[in-house]
Amino acid sequence: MRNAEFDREKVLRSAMIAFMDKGYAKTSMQDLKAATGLHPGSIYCAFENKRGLLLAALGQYREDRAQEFQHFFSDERPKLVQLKNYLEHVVQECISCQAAQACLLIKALNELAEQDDEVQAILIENIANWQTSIEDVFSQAIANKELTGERSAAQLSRFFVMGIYGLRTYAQTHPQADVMHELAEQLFSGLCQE
Amino acid sequence: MRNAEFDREKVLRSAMIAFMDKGYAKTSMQDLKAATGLHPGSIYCAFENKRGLLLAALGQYREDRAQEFQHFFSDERPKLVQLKNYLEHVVQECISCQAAQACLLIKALNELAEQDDEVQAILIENIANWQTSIEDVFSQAIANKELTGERSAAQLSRFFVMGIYGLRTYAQTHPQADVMHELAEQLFSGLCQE
DNA sequence: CTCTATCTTGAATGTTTATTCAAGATACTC
DNA sequence: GAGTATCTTGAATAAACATTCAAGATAGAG
Repeated sequence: MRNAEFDREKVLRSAMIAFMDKGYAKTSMQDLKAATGLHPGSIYCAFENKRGLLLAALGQYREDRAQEFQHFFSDERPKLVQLKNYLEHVVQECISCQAAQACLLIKALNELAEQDDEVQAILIENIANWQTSIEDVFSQAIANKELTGERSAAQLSRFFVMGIYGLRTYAQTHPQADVMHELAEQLFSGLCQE
Repeated sequence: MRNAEFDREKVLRSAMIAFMDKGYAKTSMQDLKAATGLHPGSIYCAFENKRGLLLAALGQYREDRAQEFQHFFSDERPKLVQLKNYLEHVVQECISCQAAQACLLIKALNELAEQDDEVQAILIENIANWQTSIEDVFSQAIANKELTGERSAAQLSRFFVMGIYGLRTYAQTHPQADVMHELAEQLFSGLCQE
């Protein structure tokens, strides 16, 4: 007979940012209270516990990223152009190190792998889905003759994903715009020109 | 009138592994006691506190890695061969996911950046030194005409380092030997053939 | 062999943390 | 407008944690 007052999406996005900022372990319930505006009791009522909040935040992250992906690959431009723009977008995200310069999936995987099998499985599945989406784009690029098909879509997508991991980590040590753009171009030309 | 009983290097290597396994925050003093064989009091006496133990372990890590680097680049073979072997070595390390499949520097950077400026500065300096060492190797490769010099040694080393970051992270999601080797080759050919 | 400086031990300490819960507040129903 | 089901609040709880310290152990000096 009474509805919850908080906006679930906003809460989850705040939690996401908090977790990306400090990592899971170091983000205390006080931090989460400050970030989300929810008191401990509400968090436990809505998400069971801290781990549940992480899981819910991961779900929101997945949705947000899926929507972002759609935005980059739903128009009619050549697939290689879309991929290049997508890579540029990742670089931009890395450079503008506003809070979450890292990908929550990778950050969480780094921290929680070997500690929480269920979370790890979810993370790996999310990442695998992402890679499959990219593989689909490469398949279309090959079908459109934008690429020779000498390398399979699966191969190309693996390399692309690996490159993004590399870029993201590199940005943590040298977040210089020119260097990052150069690396992204080098990476992209490695996909096309051979 | 009495010498310490423990072997400092062994203790630091055990601590390294413990920190790589669980991360800094989640590695409790109990874990460190179990890993190093040292009782809390001894740890505090020798290293001041948990953070001091991390710093000491980072120092040991730096030395160990420097020695490893020397091992790969001190013979008389072509520099490109040495680089390729070095990359292969990284891949092997990733595949045999014995405890420390990650680089302590990157793992710590991921966890502690924005939380401990001093540790972050040390990590970034260590990483920068490593990259400079690789840049030197590329400089020699160019001097030896093994590479065209179309791309500068600095550029090449940045790309190489980024690639290693990418490989390491990729291994956390798909630690399959064939995929990893393929990625490493793709990466290496991107350095030479253009 | 004795003495003493130093190291080792692990239980005690105080802090931080996730979690709980009972009291209070609020919106919907009849 | 009264009643009630649900949500919110934040102080209380209990566990986990880093850190301390006094007592015990040990090796070298004399």
